[in-house]
Amino acid sequence: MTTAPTGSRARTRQAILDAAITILSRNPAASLGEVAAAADVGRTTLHRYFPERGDLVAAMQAEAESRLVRARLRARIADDTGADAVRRLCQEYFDLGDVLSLLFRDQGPGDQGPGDSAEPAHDKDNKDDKTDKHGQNDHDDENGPGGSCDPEFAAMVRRGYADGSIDPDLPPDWVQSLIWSQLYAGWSYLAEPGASRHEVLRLVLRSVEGAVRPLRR
Amino acid sequence: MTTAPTGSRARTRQAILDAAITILSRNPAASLGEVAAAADVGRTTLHRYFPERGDLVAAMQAEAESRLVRARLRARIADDTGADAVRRLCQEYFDLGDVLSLLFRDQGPGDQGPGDSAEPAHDKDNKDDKTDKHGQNDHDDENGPGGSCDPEFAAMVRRGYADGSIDPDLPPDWVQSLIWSQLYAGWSYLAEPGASRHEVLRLVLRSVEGAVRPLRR
DNA sequence: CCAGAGTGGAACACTAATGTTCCATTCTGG
DNA sequence: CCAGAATGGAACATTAGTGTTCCACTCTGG
Repeated sequence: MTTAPTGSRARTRQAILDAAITILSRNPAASLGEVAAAADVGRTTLHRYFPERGDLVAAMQAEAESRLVRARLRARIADDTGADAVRRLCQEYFDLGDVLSLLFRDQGPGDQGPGDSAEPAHDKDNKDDKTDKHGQNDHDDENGPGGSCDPEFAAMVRRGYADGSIDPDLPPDWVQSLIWSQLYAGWSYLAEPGASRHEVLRLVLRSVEGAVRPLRR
Repeated sequence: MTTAPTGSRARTRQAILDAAITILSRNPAASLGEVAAAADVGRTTLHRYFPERGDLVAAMQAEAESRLVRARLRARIADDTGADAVRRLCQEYFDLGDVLSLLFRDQGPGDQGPGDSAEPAHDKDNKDDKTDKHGQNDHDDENGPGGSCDPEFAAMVRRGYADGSIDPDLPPDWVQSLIWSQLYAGWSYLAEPGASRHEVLRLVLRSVEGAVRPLRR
């Protein structure tokens, strides 16, 4: 099996995944036809790689998670002062682009309804099923915006408490919420005026730094 | 016309609107049946007040806009130092609750697709219509998270520049983005851990204040 | 060249939501 | 009490998206 143009499959799959991130992060309810069009493949081909919409969404989240983890590794959050590490983390996360809003949406304040996020959701059986919450939030270690943050992140923040670069009044998971919301703000700010990517990044870093450091130094 | 239980209509309408804000702010793709159920009215009745989904959405946004404006008036953003005014504004906005995420979603970074936001959108005519943008962004003065902010808000920020309570490096519309994203973060933070409403508000105010004030005072 | 993987288009049945109509019931003011 | 407003339920046609099947076409490696 897969004896011939074997690299082609991976390439097509990736193209679909990239398109899905671009399209579905902006509008989670977009049709598969739109995604296929954006990926420049036929809808048939999309279904060949991801039989159901849920498969595509799952693969997308896995991809996002993967990029997120890589970005975090690049940020070396175990080095330097807490605030320095936070700064590097923001820089790396900022470059995630669409993945940002994708992860951001995946757990807003809402219950997101019975479906899994905001899709038309032809789900077939979880309709009157009062016992939903079918483990939709059983991530492994939680790097995303919501939920409680993971140990390494918390360690970074506590390091900041100790070295005086982060206000001890701010709990680690609040710092995490804060970072994500600032990034999201930056990303959305980027869309409107003529602000350059660099300028916006500067504003984000500036604001996060200010929000996080102790009030009177 | 409307000679009899005339106040009843307004009450029902408001109940539907409130339910719509609660439901659709958490999940913009929720069905009208869910909204009707939440409002404790029949779907028929809902359609009687808002013939098409778009009518409901429009009315919802108008209601949100109205609450937003009232909150802003209560904040008296023309008084005291810039930072004080910002603080009051955040407090008032924080109490908007679901309206917050509603307004927040209404203009994320995305193009939101051809439909108007994230609904299944049985729209019937704006499909291949390249000349859409049927004035969906022709708000009057822009108080919401996106876009450029209005004069009064800008004046408040500039007052902050002058009195030294706001960093002149931060443009007014960035300050606005910042406020909104912090509020959103707070609201979503509220959903997860056992944090109390008051505690979260304190964190939000603390973070906004820190993010906005000049780096070294 | 040529077998087979990979693809795209068309057609199909199916589902869920929407929007509409009709009618029976309940509430309310005079 | 009673006329009319207001409502809710049921049934209906319509629409958009989904998932599937089938077939013709195009590459590519051996």
